[in-house]
Amino acid sequence: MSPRKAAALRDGTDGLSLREHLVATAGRLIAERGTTGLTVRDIARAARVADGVLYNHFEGKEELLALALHAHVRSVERDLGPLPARPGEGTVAGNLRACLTYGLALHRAFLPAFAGLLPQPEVLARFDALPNPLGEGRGLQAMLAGYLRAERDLGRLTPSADPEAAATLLVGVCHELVLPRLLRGAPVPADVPPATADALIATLMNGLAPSGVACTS
Amino acid sequence: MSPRKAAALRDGTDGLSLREHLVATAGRLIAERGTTGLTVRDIARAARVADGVLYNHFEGKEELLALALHAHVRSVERDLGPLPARPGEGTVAGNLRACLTYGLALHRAFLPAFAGLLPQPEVLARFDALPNPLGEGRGLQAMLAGYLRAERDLGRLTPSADPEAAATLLVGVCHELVLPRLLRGAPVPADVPPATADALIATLMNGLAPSGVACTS
DNA sequence: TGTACATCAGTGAACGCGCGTTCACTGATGTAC
DNA sequence: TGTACATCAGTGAACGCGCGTTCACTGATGTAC
Repeated sequence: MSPRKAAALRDGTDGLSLREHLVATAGRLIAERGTTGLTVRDIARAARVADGVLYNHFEGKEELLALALHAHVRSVERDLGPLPARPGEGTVAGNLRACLTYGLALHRAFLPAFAGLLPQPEVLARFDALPNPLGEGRGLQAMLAGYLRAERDLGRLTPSADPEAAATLLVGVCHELVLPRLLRGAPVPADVPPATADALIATLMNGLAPSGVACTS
Repeated sequence: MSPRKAAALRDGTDGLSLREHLVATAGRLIAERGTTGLTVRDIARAARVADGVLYNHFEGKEELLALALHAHVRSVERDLGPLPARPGEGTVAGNLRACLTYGLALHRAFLPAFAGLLPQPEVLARFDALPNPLGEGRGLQAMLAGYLRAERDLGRLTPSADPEAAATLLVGVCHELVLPRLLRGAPVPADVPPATADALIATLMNGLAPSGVACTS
């Protein structure tokens, strides 16, 4: 008893089940154009499959989107590779620059996907319930904090350095470089302009206080 | 020749024209619940006015929303007052803490309004075309940079301090404190936890580099 | 081996709903006589 | 002063569209005989 097969799966889409095929296609669409205005018909057409078949494999649009978002996040992570900073290697400033580029790429890919789902909190809740692939920002923050803590323990940062705070500042910059442009419909550059990156990292490394004057509170 | 008057304006709404009344009401709704899922019927009902009357005063929903967003931004600014930092007064660290609280309040009020409009870029474009009340972030960044530049010129910051970069870091933190919670449906706290604020400002003031080691690039 | 039938995932037209928008109608006000 | 009329902003039922979802039907495959 193996009944009718979807036209899309007859040719070439190797061993993927229709369910996997739909998640993969929806994930690709999210990567290409974000989630705003993404309809089930768009997904069905892109997957070359009938509109209704979705409901044989998912509770509805929200489950499919949550899974597709998950797939998108994992795919972006896979393409970018691990955080490009190894404690004790290179210079800390150089590593942080690489992290800035990395974080920008991450947010550039994630924000259009997540922001478009604000009107459907159900999708975001379902996404949160899935095994956390990186955690949308929080995960990056934790990774950065871990790296910075290791550098501090190696003595390459001042003993009073706060890895959590510094990581929050770095992740925040990534948001700030992406979100305003997204809201303005402006293109988001693929990387931070070198001069801007230099200034940000130098500020983070050297601080604002006049030399010799450490500030508390 | 002064024809029929809207029921809502007959009692008490002082001298407001219906146009102003609609903008004010829509602005209030945006403040109360953001822009996601905000319909023209919601606005008409809140303004105690017929659904269709909107089209006598505006090109359509998008013009009304752009003006309401503008009103919302101005209203938030009015309530918060000017940037709570005067060059040369108090301590720089204390002033920056106040700016952090200020920026968080700003983003807490703005992000739900702006993010919900991502599916309608036309509204955001119309908003951008209006006389800039603060500029959604960019404006705050410029204000902070101005303040920091003044402090540097007074000698209260190191001469090599980069006001633009530091301002970007501060604004970024505000994004980072608001956006992830918004995406998770979690409540956004009214202020930064004191310990977190201390750590962020200390990091910004003192930097991460081991004492005596200034970093470039 | 060949033929009739049962199964059930896939199909896509159709449904129902909510939205932005339209437009024939209402009725309070100013004007003419 | 009183009455009939013209004006036009306000009214809200109705329209049209796009969406998520449903469901009667299709047809390729496995099974029975």
